[in-house]
Amino acid sequence: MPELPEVETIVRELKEAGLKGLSIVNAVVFWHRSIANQRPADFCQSLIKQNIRDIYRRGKFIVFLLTSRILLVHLRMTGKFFIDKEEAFPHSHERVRLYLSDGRILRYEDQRKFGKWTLTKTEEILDKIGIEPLSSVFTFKQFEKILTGRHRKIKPFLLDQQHIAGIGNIYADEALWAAKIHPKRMISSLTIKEKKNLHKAIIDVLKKGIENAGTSLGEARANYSNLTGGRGKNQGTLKVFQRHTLPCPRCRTTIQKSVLAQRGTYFCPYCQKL
DNA sequence: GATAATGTTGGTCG
DNA sequence: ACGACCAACATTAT
Repeated sequence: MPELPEVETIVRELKEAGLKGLSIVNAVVFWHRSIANQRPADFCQSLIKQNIRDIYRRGKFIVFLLTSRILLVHLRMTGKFFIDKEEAFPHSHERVRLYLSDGRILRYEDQRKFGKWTLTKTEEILDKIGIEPLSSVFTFKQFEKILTGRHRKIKPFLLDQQHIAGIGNIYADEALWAAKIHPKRMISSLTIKEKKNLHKAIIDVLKKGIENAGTSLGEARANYSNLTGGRGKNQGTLKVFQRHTLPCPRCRTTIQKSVLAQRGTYFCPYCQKL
């Protein structure tokens, strides 16, 4: 659910909320498997007295840079953060809670329990993921370099975090539509022009997602919402994602849905030919 | 009530 | 190297 634009939005909100510079006074874990690499008791103990020196995004990870540790939070499908001023009975989906030095409480809810918190001392995990698509190093030249020699369909490649960080199912489909490339096209078959279009489309689609504060599909609780429970506005701008049976905004051909890499995949069969 | 599908990722197996 | 499949889960739609 949260892809790069959603995670970026959350990180910005965490910063705006003034969490930087606060210390962690106490930590409580309600679901032990939300903690990836250690026992909850050790995890909590290690967090106490740590100062939040910085908060930033890397791929789909939220990174809390602490005094002597790095706290990585991956929201996976349904992870969400909330900030409360008052102690309250934990919500049924609440998995972790951090008590902060100014009296506020950072609460983490995760309906499907796929999200993971990792407390480490090194950047090892972050070093394993691919290039940041909105950074200045993601030039067309770099993009081309990443693509060369790969025998693979383009969509599964875009979803692979090892190569480019932060693209998920929604933005992959949207970028491919914008670049007029069929999701099943083999990378080796792409022309220079198509690669150029795709490079630009990836950046455009992600930037627009951030400008619109993320994509919130449907009405269900599980769907993405920000720190204050507010919804993103990007869903209104989607061209193909979950729009099967609707006309393509470019050519009016009916959008099709198929399954690729076990993910629902939406495309225009006319604009995006195989 | 059963079944399929849901935006993520990691592992296994061929 | 890559893809197909499953697993981790809870909820909603059909």
